[in-house]
Amino acid sequence: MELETVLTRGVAEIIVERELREKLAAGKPLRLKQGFDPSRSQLTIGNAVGLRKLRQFQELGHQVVLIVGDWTAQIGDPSGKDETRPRLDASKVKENAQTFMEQFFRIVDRERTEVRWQSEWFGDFTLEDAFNLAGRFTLAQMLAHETFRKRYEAGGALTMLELMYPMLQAYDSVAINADVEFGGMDQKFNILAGRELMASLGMMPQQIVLVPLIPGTDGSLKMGKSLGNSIDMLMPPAEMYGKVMSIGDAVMPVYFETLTDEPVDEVRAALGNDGNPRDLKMRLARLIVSEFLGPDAAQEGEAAFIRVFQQRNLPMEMPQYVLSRPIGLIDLLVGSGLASSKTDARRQIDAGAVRLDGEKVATAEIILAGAGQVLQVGKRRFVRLVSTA
RNA sequence: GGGCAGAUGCUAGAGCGGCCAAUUAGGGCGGACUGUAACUCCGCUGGUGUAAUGCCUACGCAGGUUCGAAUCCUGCUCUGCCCA
Repeated sequence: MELETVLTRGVAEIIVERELREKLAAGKPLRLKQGFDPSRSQLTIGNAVGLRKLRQFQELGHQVVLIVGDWTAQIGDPSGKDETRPRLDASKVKENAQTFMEQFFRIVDRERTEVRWQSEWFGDFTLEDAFNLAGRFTLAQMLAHETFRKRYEAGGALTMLELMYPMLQAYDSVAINADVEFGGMDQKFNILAGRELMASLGMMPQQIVLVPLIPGTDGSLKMGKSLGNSIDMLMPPAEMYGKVMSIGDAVMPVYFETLTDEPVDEVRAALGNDGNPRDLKMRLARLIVSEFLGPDAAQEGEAAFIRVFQQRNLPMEMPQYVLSRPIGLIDLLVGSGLASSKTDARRQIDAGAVRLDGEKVATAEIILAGAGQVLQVGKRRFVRLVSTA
């Protein structure tokens, strides 16, 4: 991909663009910093926007330095609504990091990535070191951060610890001597803190590449795991395909721009034509599933989608639930996970959401023995009943 | 250290002795419509169940007053504001 495209497509903001261009023009491989918080390990395709950008820079010959934020994870990123979290134990952090990297390296080139843990430098940080760090920031600087300021002005709790978050993240850049830090727009403040700290220490301040936050499946501004509107990077093909199909038409261009290499002009033109936006969305779904799960998965996902939602047939594959003896419908719904409680199961039945072999169930008073019947809640949750006998 | 205010369900936020499992909005789930889109409309949204104006649990925590408390009192914890 051309440098010009790399610097513009799917990029929200570059700070400072002129300086970054100069660094790139110098021809030396740059150290591209990307941090992650091991308190979460499931990545969404929203996270992938930044990862794809990293890969594009790698293709231009640069080196990624991945920071495992095992110290900042204990604070919780104030950019979201997160509150201070309990310390994660070391084994959990390790496990999360492993899961994270498994996904990370689906996109980013492992050969051009160096993995560093914060504990390498914070592990033997002294109080004096902490003073030296904290002394380089002012309260006014911290209150410039919108989430800090809003909480402060609204009279909410804001601990000194939370103010440490940007400082630690900033120090990471010093520790690894970063040339460029990557992140989503919500990371702007934290990453800028890195620039300020580096300058304050007489280092060349890092450049910043910010990628846009893509909207969630509900059309809201931000896709987030905790917002329940995310498409996860690791997901069964049919589910991922279906999730992409459920996004609003209006957000399609953003998805095309940030998650595919399709010419954006062409996409916009196609949207403007009379053609069915659904077909364009199917193309998007194919590309996205293919990117994360491979071309075969994309085919599989599309086939399942057509079968279940366009032809209204049963899915080819569905979870099985084994019945060892006849069981009442209510218990079955709960046992198979289709309902969260017996009360919930009754509600679903009352709402007309429960179907057995396609027939709407009108009463809870049914005993099932399970000979290949299909139980369904809503449009998309199916379970095939199987008996042991 | 002193004074004042506050802590309610996923979130925001009403309620201020019985009519409260708790108004409303958002979110979530479901239904109708559809392109599993958006918009719109409707229902549900603690658990259990001899299904009944039943029982249990819940309004920061622990006690108390009362026939009866999310609502009143006391102590504690946490948070904010003001004074030092």
